[in-house]
Amino acid sequence: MATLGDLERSVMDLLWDGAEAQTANDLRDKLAQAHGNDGKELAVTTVLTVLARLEKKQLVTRERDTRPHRYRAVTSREEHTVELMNEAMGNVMDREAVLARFIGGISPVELASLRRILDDGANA
Amino acid sequence: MATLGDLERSVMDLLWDGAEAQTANDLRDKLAQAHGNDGKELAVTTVLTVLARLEKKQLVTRERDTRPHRYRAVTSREEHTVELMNEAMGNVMDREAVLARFIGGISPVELASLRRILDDGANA
DNA sequence: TCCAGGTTCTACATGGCGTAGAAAATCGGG
DNA sequence: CCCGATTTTCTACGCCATGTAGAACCTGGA
Repeated sequence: MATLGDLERSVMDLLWDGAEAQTANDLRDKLAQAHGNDGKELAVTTVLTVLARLEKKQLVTRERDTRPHRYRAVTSREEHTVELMNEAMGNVMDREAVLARFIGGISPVELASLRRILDDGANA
Repeated sequence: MATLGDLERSVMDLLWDGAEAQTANDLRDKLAQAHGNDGKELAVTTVLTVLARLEKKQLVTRERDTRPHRYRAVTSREEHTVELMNEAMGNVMDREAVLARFIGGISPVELASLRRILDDGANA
């Protein structure tokens, strides 16, 4: 459902990493300074368009009462990631097999985390 | 990297569920019969185009020496799913938090599987 | 040699995304 | 209350992925 383009992704990253609620101008400035962009400024309308689209995708909300509208991500980056993962698993019959392979591919450190999480869940 | 359209997805499903290697005609027939399609036949060239695109995406290979080329999926559906999941996790800092949430969302049955898988790994 | 089936080429419509100007709405100061 | 400045909305265009398929090309057998 939620496939993000490059710019959309960048905006989401800023919303996830930055302050709780940010204006389009804030975001435009940060986009200009961000990594590969060598300071190229986008038009504010561009950012606003992207934000509108993200809102339509229900990834972003805005406060409409304050004058420069303030935008924020609806879910955390982690939550969103989990949604993507579940979406990926969606139409698979053998979920167990997927889990097995998935686990087989993660690092020992994460494996340890996983065990801990599972154990905590058992005790709770 | 690998976003699939509806038809591409359907073709992959047939390759994953059906015989090891299938021809474009096989696939066209099966697509016609599949679920919602109410028997609407696609042109074979359509299927061939899709297969060519899937090949370019390295999701499909074909035997070029046999006359009706025979197509097959490069990876299993499970493997592909895992790749998608890892791709989703890719740019996340706090992978552990993602894992925690992910686990929090799966069914008790799958949780049990997960424990078993982890334990087996420990013993191996 | 010629055909039928198979493959490749080329093409077009649709829709998402990056991008932004033009126009409309609104806010703060005079 | 009016105006310029700021902000938001509308509209638009180019590009690329995808669904769709005809036209042209190729090849083995009759």
